[in-house]
Amino acid sequence: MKKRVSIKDVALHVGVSTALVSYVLNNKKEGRISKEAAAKIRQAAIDLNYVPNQIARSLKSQKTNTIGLIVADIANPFSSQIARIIEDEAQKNGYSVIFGSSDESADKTQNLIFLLLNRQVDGFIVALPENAEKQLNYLAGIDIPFVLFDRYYPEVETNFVAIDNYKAASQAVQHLMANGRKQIGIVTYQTGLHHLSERKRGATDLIQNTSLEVNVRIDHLKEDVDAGIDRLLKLDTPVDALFFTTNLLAISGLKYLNELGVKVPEQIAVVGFDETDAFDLFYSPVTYVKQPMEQLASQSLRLLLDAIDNPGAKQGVVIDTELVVRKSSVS
Amino acid sequence: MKKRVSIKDVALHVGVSTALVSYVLNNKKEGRISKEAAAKIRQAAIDLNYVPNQIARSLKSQKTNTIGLIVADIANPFSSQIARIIEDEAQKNGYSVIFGSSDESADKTQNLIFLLLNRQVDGFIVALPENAEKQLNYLAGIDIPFVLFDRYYPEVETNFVAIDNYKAASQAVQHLMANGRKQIGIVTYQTGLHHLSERKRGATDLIQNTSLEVNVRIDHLKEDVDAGIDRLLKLDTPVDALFFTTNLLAISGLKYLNELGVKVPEQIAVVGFDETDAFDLFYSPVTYVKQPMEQLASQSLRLLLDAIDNPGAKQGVVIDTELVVRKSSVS
DNA sequence: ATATAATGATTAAACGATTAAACAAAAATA
DNA sequence: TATTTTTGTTTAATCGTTTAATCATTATAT
Repeated sequence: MKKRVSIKDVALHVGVSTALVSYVLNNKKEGRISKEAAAKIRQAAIDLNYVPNQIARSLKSQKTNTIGLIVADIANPFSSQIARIIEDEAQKNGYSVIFGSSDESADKTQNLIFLLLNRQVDGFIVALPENAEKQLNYLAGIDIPFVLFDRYYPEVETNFVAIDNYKAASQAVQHLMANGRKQIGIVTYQTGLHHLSERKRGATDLIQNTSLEVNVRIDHLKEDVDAGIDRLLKLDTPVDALFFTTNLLAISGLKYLNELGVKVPEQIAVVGFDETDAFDLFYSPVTYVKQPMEQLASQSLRLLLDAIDNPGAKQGVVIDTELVVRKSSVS
Repeated sequence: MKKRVSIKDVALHVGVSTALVSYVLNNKKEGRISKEAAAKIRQAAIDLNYVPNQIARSLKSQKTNTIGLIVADIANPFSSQIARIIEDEAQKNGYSVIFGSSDESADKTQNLIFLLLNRQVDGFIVALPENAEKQLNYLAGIDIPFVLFDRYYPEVETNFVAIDNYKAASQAVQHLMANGRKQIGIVTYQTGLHHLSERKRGATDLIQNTSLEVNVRIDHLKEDVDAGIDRLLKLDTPVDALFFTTNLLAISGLKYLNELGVKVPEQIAVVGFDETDAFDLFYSPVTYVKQPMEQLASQSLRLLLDAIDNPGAKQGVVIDTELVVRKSSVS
């Protein structure tokens, strides 16, 4: 690879000091630089194909204009949609994004934090996995700006952006009840993650019957969903509705209902969480809780940029969701 | 934010030179450093919470251990799945990934190239949009390692990784023919993108009837798909099968077939491209061309790392796809 | 006892940019 | 004309690391 062109090469080419080149290319010292010199320097920069070295600039300025984004899995549409919006917003503000997937593991999260730290990111947007209090404390301890995204720890004072999971689940169940469903099953993950606990609580506070809960182990997704649905269908009074607290659970559950030949919504009404093409293609388009992705992502970035400029104050944002009602839940 | 701890702080704390600290922490000069000094330095690094500054290191070493990934849209599952695999492989090799979405625009691609270049990435993996010859030449001209991914320009000698699009489409159509379909419609984008042209060519070489083609404008997706399907259904001999050359086209098309109440596969057999949950949830699980994501991504990274180590040689890799046959195409 | 080798550490330059401070030359003011 | 101001530019330090070159010591060989 050819040696990259530095400010020194430009200076040498024109016959001036590197300082002058820097001043010109950064439009500093306006009016104190001769038009001829400025013109020659700009031309030389173009001719030589000069590209400023952000690395050197960062070293000097102690700012990389880079943010670290830690999501559960960038391959998951929820994460990647968020990533896309953050990318755009970041770019508008002169920032780049380095991302990492934690796979819901606290250890991987810690590794990513180290990795991003030694790349000197100016701040983090993090969706923390379960049992990551240590990582949270670490971040808080080194006093670097960060925003908790999607999941947060209400007992710790941090910047965070999240939806009102309790309300979202509550609305979903109320909707099912309003449509005459009496036995509403809830399919969720067996996890201590705050956001999922809230979804569960939002639903069960209305249902008050623990035998209608299915708690799926994350590493036995299909198995536990199928078994759970089997159980709910064989109750003395079988369920007439299912509320799935995540995307993946809903898709897995709907596949199984298809296999069983259960009719939606005639036999079972269904409400899912998050938007996905799959919900549209189902023969009864699926009612779902819609998260305001734009807001979630852009608010996260805004809070982070605020925190970078002003490390003191902590802000929390809770955003409402929308229940998109379609055929799968009304009969 | 607290000042970050540098090697200098560690040196000062122990009472040695920064050089010695560097040697110890990098395990250089093995055996030529006293055990006591080494131990004290390592301890101090831990006590002070020292994190090496990759920016400074990069400046010195002229290597950032960062690669730039330019995809069409990170929010698109194809891109994000690829990104995830590249992320993992990159991390194993000590690299980080900075990504950008081009939105199929050559200008945005150029901007991303500049942005990533001044962040001094060691190389690029790029899915080029249409009419991006200029960007391709630019990359080749500045002599930076890069790998074209998914789309490539056969007339230019570069590193590339792609699937055999012609063969993939050909297999899909042959499969439909083998199942007795006589009038096979093909729904594709109106574009000069090489990979899509190849898919189209693979299909039309077997079909030989231009009235069975639907060329959708990318910015009028739903509109053109719907109109195209309408037309194909009203032909004197209406189509009895549809081959969609992309994921989004297939999903849009299937939604419309649902609206029309057209039965799949009884009336129309369907083959799609790429894997998606939506295909599973359709009442007749959809037959599709499966791209080997793992291979695509990891080969791209391998080629790039090869190119970084050895900028001379150019490699091209073409990978075969697999047709996953399900209910939507067999009657 | 002296020259040589091995050990353990330091010095200083470099990477590419920024920027306060210094400087020379020209222009304005006294 | 002498002095001050303004203008245009350069000098040099700095950011945090790496690393070749160098320098003391101490150990070993002659």
